[in-house]
Amino acid sequence: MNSESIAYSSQRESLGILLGLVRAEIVRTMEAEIAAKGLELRFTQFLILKRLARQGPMGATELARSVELDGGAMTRQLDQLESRGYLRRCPHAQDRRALRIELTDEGTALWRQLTDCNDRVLKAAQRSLNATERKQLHDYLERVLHALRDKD
Amino acid sequence: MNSESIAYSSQRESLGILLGLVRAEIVRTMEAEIAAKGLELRFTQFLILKRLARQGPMGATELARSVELDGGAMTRQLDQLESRGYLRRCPHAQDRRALRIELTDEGTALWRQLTDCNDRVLKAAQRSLNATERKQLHDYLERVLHALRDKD
DNA sequence: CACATATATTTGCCTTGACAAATATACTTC
DNA sequence: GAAGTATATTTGTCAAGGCAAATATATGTG
Repeated sequence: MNSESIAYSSQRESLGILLGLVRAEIVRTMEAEIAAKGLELRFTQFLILKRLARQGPMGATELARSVELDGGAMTRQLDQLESRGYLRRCPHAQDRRALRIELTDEGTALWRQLTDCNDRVLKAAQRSLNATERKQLHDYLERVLHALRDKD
Repeated sequence: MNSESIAYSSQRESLGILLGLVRAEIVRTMEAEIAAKGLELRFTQFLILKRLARQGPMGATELARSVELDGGAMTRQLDQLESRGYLRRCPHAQDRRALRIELTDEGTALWRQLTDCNDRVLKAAQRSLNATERKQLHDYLERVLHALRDKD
């Protein structure tokens, strides 16, 4: 193997792949943390609860978009989480098409347990980055996101 | 809404969500670019071809791990890509369990078309980052990946 | 107001991928 | 080299998610 092909094969992962790898690892780690607490929740459900806990009640579509989930898939996740008693579908005051999805007390209590998993995973993930680097990583990712979304 | 709750609700996306959003956007953009060329390929298949084109022939398991795909799912993707003539399953010289998966000429030709998509999407994604920032983003992501994989 | 268009949610259908079991082969140890 | 263990690939099964159609309601226009 000559130096050129060495350089070639050791080429860095492109952004697309790398993001996928990191995300998959975060999902795995988070689900392991959750399971270790004896809780039965997939990452998607974790995200839904997190979003509701942090942002408060909102509609299904907004919720779906915020966790990058299809509307149909969201309906089914809500079915599950509602049947387990973690959230409620309330009618929206102004818009009779829409829902106002809110955590129940049980859901809020569950989130309190999950906070712990959340913190541990984020801490583990970022442990090799200092405060400045964490900010930068965040900032860069948001800039990439906007660059792709606003394709002028 | 008081100032505290404002600060709370404008809290930054956590890494898990943000990575998912960015990745989803990259997948969408790439698939749109591919479709715009009249090609029929999902992002996963794109990744498989890319990996083979860049790293050369390799086994199915290694390929699967490199694109973060389950082994079973890989078998089916290989079925498809092989039936469409883009790659070949050759027997591995030393290990009779394993495969040596390699691109056909047609596969290589296809990749030449895809390079274009690849470049355009990466360029678009990173357009608001300068050279240093791109390197940092890459570096940070790899550090996060390793931090999660080698849990001390 | 009537009509056309847009949005929120649900449901059906289908594809993709995860997980586990089966099979074949390699490696390790006694 | 026989037995046990580990790895590569394939296949079956199932759940999750994407897409499109259906329904209900909202909004904008003449």
